[in-house]
Amino acid sequence: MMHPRTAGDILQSCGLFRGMDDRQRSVLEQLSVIRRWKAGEQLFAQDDPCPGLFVVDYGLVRVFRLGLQGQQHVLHLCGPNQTFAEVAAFGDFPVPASAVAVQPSTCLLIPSDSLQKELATNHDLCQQLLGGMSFWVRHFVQLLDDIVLRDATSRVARYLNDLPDEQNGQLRLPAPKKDIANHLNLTSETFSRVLRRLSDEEILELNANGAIRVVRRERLANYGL
Amino acid sequence: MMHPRTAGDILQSCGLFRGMDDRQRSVLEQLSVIRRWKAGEQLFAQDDPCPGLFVVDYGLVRVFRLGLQGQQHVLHLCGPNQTFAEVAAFGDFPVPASAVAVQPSTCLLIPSDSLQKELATNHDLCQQLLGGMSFWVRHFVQLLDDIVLRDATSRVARYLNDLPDEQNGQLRLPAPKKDIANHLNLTSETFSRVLRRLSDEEILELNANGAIRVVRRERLANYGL
DNA sequence: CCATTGCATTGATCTAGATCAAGCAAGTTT
DNA sequence: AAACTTGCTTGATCTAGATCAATGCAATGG
Repeated sequence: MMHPRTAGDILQSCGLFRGMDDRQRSVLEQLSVIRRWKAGEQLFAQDDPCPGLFVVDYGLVRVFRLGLQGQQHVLHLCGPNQTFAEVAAFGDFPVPASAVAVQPSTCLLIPSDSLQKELATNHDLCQQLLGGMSFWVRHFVQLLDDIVLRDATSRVARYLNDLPDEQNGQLRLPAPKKDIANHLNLTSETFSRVLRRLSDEEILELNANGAIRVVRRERLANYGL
Repeated sequence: MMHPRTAGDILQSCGLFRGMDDRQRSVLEQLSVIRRWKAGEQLFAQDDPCPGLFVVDYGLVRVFRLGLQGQQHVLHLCGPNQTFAEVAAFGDFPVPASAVAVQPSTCLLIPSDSLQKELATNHDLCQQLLGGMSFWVRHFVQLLDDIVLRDATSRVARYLNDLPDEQNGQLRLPAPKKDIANHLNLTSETFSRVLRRLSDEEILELNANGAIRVVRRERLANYGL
């Protein structure tokens, strides 16, 4: 797996920094470093001081909370061009979650102190990050009421429906099923059964190798109302 | 109920604006208006354009999401000096929740457009709001893993433990039990039973008129580990 | 190459908490 | 004051989804 992208490329393709002009971005580029992790490696642990703002170049990172008896809850599965840990990075408090690479991954990292120093004077950056924050608030409100107000099937239906489809309804799950299940607050057993049910109802088609095709998009969309 | 507080007083006692200097605050003061609602009145409905940033002067506001079949989930119960709707206000998108006054309430309101205009040039304000955002992200992460990783009793224990006590363990629930129960994703029946159980275990004392006293603070704290 | 380890599927059972159903105590309305 | 309403409690029952258990199937590695 090559890494054809420069720090500038990565920043540009990331929603959080898209709006900034080239000069602004090059400032951030100076501050940033590229880092790599093997599958299973930990990027940081819950309550660590925050290393900085991460942008995924390629790979997949699982961000999760630890419960009282060591259970996990996956807050977010971060793929290419997504950011995480920005809240703790500029707020200068410990990261509220742990992060582990699910696949071999490369991230661009803007260290907390650099970011904060820049933030103190850079109004544009400040406004950009404000937008980034609002994304996370919305993400969590969404996740929260998915879990609180919907049943298992409807949650899965919504999740699948929001997934970008490759071509004529072909879906690629961005992460192992167990992680997706956990993200939706389901066991992998229940997730499996729900997929099966949706397949029985001929809304999905479960193919070999685990590929999924959406056969009846509108019924899927209605399930998630 | 008199209203002895000026807009300036309200802003000053609100965590979100505490850090600003007087001159900064007076700018916001100019932009703001005071509004009143009777018990049961609606401040705004989910998906309305956002009226602005609200700061509660006195009273209590229930902020909630509506589910598919009309169920509600209480995202937040806002008492004096708390803010809400700021995310949508500066981001200029529809409010993601509804708000209804539980008690007769007064709020200071900074209209969305004024706030945005100010935000475009006012770096201090921008940084303050960034901090405010991070509060909400943390609030929801907290709420989320309470609901996902803890059982009913542990959730209630934590909630009670985080409540400020008036004197020697005397607690005042800030809202009707049914609303608190719903906030914690419980039915009021279950909430009632949990309180009863904590009382049987002599961690709490349930007195007449619904007053609660914490008898064994450390056991309560441990319940929420 | 076979052993190991982790993911996924399916079935059988269990349980926390929801739902359904009464009853009670304040308040409000008439 | 009688008739309603609304909140809270308590008991009896039900159920969605968890847990436990068995099996198959890759992928990894010595």
